[in-house]
Amino acid sequence: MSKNIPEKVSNRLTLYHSILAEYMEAGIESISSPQIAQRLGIDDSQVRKDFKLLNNAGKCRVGYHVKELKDSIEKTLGFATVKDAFIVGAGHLGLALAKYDNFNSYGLNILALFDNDPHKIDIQVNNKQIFHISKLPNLAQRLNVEIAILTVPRQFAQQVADYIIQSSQIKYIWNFTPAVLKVPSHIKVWNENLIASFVQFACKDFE
Amino acid sequence: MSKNIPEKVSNRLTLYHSILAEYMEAGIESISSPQIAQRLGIDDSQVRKDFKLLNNAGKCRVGYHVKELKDSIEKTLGFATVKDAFIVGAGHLGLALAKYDNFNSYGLNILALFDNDPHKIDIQVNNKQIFHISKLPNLAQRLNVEIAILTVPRQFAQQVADYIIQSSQIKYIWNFTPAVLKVPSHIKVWNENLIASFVQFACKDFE
DNA sequence: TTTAAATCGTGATTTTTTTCTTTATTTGTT
DNA sequence: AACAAATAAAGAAAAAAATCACGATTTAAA
Repeated sequence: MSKNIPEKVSNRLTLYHSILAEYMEAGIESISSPQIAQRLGIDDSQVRKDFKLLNNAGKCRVGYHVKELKDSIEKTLGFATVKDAFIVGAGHLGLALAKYDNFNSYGLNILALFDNDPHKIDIQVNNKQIFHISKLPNLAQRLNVEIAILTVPRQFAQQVADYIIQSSQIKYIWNFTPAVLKVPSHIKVWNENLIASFVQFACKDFE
Repeated sequence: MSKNIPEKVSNRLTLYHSILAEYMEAGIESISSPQIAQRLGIDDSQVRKDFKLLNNAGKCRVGYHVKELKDSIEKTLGFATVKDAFIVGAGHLGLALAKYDNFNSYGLNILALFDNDPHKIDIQVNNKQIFHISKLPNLAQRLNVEIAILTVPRQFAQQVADYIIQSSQIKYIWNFTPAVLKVPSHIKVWNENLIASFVQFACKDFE
């Protein structure tokens, strides 16, 4: 399963995965830890330690087998387990995510979008329909969806979160709004904090 | 300055900041470390340690002064220092970011967008104009812009990065594409890896 | 005034993460 | 066949981060 992988490691694993996908496309069969390390600006023993977590052995003087490693990462991170989700908020960000086909290859399957703007209802985005938010509880139940991706404007974030929590079986909220949501303890929230991200970027690299 | 703040700490600081902004709006003047800790599901001594880094003293039995703390975080994270940026790629994600007014209060000022689609040229988004990508080098120089926010489709990411690096003075790339960019060492890249983020969410909380 | 509860501050401890060092293996070259 | 170079593996050491624990302080209530 995908347990016991620390956050930092899984973050690096996705970066390795991206590089491996590139090597695959280029038809290269082996890759060494220093190659990867250099590309990401990290220590090569770090890379090997991470691979060891995957129980993936390399070969001295040659490196690791690209395809094996890639498969191994996909298995460890659970890319094969499909998780269905709804996007709540069909603004630009919601639409961008709905069109982001990559999600599918990583196990995230977006089924539909929700909004309260009557003009947006029934529009199709990348084969996914936009419904009125009031349809969410029913649809979540019928389709057994537990993940909501919240992309509404900040000022409505708490209110919408409250609504979907109390009226449906949503258990996981991937929060793209800058609001820090107040939720009961059985609801898991993951904050995709773009501000935090930028600040880290800024703090880390500017002087 | 914003130096010496570890990534994890600055990430938490932005979350504290969000909560503090909420308290300010509600007219509440004090906040305690257990209150914040509970909201974020972390340890309260962690919160106090972070505040100590800001040289911000609290008061026993009362807590911290909301406004002071908020100002202190803003100062530490450099929200007052305006950093100009261009968005490269005027798709949904680029437009979403262009409309994300919050950036401004955190010191990120988006001046314009760039794309190669003739249909998009000269459109105004949130008072920012979309230019043809070929105009970027000249404008970057004239406006002294060093940050590019890359929101083009994955397959063009490297090519566009190469172009802006060799033809302009862009030094920092905030990379929203899933590609791991190959760049010279004087260019700093920050990967906003939504896949990684989702995987962390998924690994952390599902079982 | 005393007591109890809440909270800060901080040093100690533990855990986690990263880096360093050494050894062993493989491959290509002389 | 011997040697050199590249690389993995694994343990040791160091650094960083999180948690624990407890004394000190403040406030409110008894």
